[in-house]
Amino acid sequence: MRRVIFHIDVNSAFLSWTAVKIVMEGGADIRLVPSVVSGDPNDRRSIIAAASIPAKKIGIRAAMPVSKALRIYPSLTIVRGDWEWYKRCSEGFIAVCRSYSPVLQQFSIDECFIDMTCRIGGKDPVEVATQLKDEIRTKLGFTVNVGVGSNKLLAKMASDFEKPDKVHTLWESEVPEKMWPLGVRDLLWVGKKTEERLVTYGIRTIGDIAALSVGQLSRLVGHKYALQLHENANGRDDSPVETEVPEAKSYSAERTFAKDLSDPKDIDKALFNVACIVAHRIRRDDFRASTVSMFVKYMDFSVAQKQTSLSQPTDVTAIILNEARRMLTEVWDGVTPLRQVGLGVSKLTHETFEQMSLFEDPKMEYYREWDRRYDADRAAAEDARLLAYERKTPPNDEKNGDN
DNA sequence: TCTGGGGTCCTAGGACCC
DNA sequence: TCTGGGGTCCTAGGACCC
Repeated sequence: MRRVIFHIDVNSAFLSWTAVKIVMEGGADIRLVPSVVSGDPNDRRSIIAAASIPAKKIGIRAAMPVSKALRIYPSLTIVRGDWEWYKRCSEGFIAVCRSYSPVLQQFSIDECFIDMTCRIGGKDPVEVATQLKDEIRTKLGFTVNVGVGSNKLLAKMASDFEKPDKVHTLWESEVPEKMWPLGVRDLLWVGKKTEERLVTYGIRTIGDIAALSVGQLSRLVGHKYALQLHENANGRDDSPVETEVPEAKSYSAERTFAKDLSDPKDIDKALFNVACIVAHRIRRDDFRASTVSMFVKYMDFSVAQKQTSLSQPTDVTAIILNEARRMLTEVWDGVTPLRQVGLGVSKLTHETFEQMSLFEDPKMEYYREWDRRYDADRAAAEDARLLAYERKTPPNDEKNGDN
């Protein structure tokens, strides 16, 4: 049986979802004017998370600094993102997709794959995909692209064709015609660096990659990566639609300063903040971490990082923070201005077994109590925020549909 | 008035063990 | 005296994704 995979991708997700909210509240539709969603619009270090189609037409792109976009178009509409709202929109989106097939893999907040192989019957996949796309638009108020193909790679590539509100197919038989003429950068997993490398050797299109042998490709990129690129450029991908949500392998948090900072007190404050956030997350998810890493980013964007293994896994903020502080002194001279500081944990386990130590820090009980209070405060703040949202009409409320 | 934040995976070299 | 080779773990760094 021919596999039939859909990839569903919300068009300019954060922008569309923000527009739905504003329209619901009686405001103008920001999708119709040059507009962007960003972090704090007053922070010049903010970058654009999503841009409307009119904004894209005048050269404004996601990941562009807000300040640069304002130079292109000074009367740009800038809206601050609302993560809680996006999560709700995402849930509505996933629910509709899941009603078409339970074999669903959420790829990000605004993208998913569904395996339609056993659902399509004698129907035309394009008709079914169109129905799904239209149902989302009618019920939820935003548009999606649906890519239809015989594997995940092809479905994802297809959903990236012309936007918005479109269905495209990319069957294996269509690969030479629809995929090979595209630039190498359009192939999934080919980023800026690989593009530069490939172009240096005259490899410009996906078809050029497909024509190379794995051996030739291996001389340009790493071996595993060469295998992957070779398969993908030929339209092959046998990875299944994974319905299990994988467990987290690492957690991290970072802070970029409004101005580059060199006062150790300021740096330590930021380190303290990110340590609290990361440690809270691992406790929330019932993890302990054996590796702590930290990094600093300088004004020129170069990064210095350190990581260290703990003698036993921990979820105690103070232990994580102390390791990070120690590494900071190894990695930073205490003088050079820093742009960003970050902290991460990895080598996670759910194991709660604790080795008895004769040298256990006598302050440990105090540390744990501090963490318990911190967690309780965060939980209370979270509840308050969610409560505020209960009063808002969710986008998938029936009374918003069919109009 | 340039460039956020949160992830995953891979590679390479050194330490250490058998 | 000479000096192989496999395996694993660790750290650093870099690529990619949204």
